[in-house]
Amino acid sequence: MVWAVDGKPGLRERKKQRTRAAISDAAIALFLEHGFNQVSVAQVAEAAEVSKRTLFAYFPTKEDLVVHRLADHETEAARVVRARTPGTAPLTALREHFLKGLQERDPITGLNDHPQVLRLTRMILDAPSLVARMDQFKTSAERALAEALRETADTPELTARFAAAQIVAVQGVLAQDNARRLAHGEAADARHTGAVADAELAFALLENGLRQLSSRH
Amino acid sequence: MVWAVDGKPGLRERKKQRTRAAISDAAIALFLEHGFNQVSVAQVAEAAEVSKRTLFAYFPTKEDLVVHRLADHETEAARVVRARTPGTAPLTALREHFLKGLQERDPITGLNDHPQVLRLTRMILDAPSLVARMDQFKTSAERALAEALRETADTPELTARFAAAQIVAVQGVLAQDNARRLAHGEAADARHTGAVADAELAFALLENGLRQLSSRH
DNA sequence: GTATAAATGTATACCAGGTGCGGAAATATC
DNA sequence: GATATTTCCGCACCTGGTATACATTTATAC
Repeated sequence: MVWAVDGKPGLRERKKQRTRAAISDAAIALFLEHGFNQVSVAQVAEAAEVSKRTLFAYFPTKEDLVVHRLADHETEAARVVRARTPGTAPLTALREHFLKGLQERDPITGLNDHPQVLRLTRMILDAPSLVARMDQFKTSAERALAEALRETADTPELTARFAAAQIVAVQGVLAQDNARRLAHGEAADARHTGAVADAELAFALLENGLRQLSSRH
Repeated sequence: MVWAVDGKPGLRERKKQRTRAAISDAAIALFLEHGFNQVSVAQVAEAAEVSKRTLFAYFPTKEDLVVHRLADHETEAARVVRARTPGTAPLTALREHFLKGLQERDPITGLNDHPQVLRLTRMILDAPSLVARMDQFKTSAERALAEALRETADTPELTARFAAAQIVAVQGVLAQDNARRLAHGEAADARHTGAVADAELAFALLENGLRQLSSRH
């Protein structure tokens, strides 16, 4: 919060950022190597050459050592909706954004098979408390998206929340399915076509509804 | 697991059930009075006249002391889909079931304003770890519902998961909104009409899709 | 009925995540 | 360079949860 007059962050601020990065890096490295539950925060603190008390000053919980890196994605859908070109439907913007994510192998789509990403995914899935945090993530994303829909597409409050809940839930399924397949050995490049088809199906269901379930049988 | 020949549970089994109930009752009572985080498991154990070790033999985590009572609802949607009368669409069965829940003031719909239920709701919402467990609940419900859809409506795997995710998410919004309104003082009877209208809207969105979001603007 | 095997319960000590506190060290400001 | 403010640390402490080793109760076989 304290900047020198020339606009550059002061020594204090720079040091804080370095300490923060050191803690986070040490944590991720240890977690990737030994697993989240197998490493204690005391070990992380020691590796980062920092006291346990200081560690908790930077990251309020052990889980935050991992999930703080994904914090940006919490509002990603909301930002996409807000930043869409006028005249574009929210769902269209979201679909195109997701497809672009697939093409760029954005880890959030589950379609990135770099060994580091795969290891990170596996590490998270192996730690129940981290999975729980990912669920909370979805809740936050839902709220942010609902607000974006209300404000930019003047959708009624409740409708916006229904839509946001559906969209976030479906995107979660898409990402999880891709990640699962890559974890089982499929290559991202080989999976890409299928992932696109699945995403198209998902967004088609969102747009057209589940009538298939209500009338076909 | 051990029954006497006459079919009645043996003394051992009865005693276990009584102990379990005693622990659970003591826990709920203390939690309702002082709040979840304000009561330690040691206090619960003492109130139930049981050792801490025994408490954890019956309930693997502190949160389970509360959520074990809601465990049935985890597979409720799936059961509704499986038990629907032949020829009925899954979504129709689910909508009717939810509307019946509203009419009967089933707490799961959020439309029960008995003081005890309100206090319990508030207590859960005030405890982050319990909210997290409720999220996990939704994940389980999702999986169960997806499987029910696959098996009884021969829906393709991924489609079933999309549908299940949407349905569970939307029902969650409905319940949460009702609960929020009752927590703010609305009476269940006064809220019922609005709750029905909202539910109809929600299921209409599920059936017909979010085209309103993709074409109107 | 009594001996015995199998559950079940207890006490104690322990580990890990997380917090409160008082003081030391570093940084910013004058 | 003196001083005020942050930041950091070491320590003790609390709580959820587990391991061990032992005592008690219940079921069952004789």
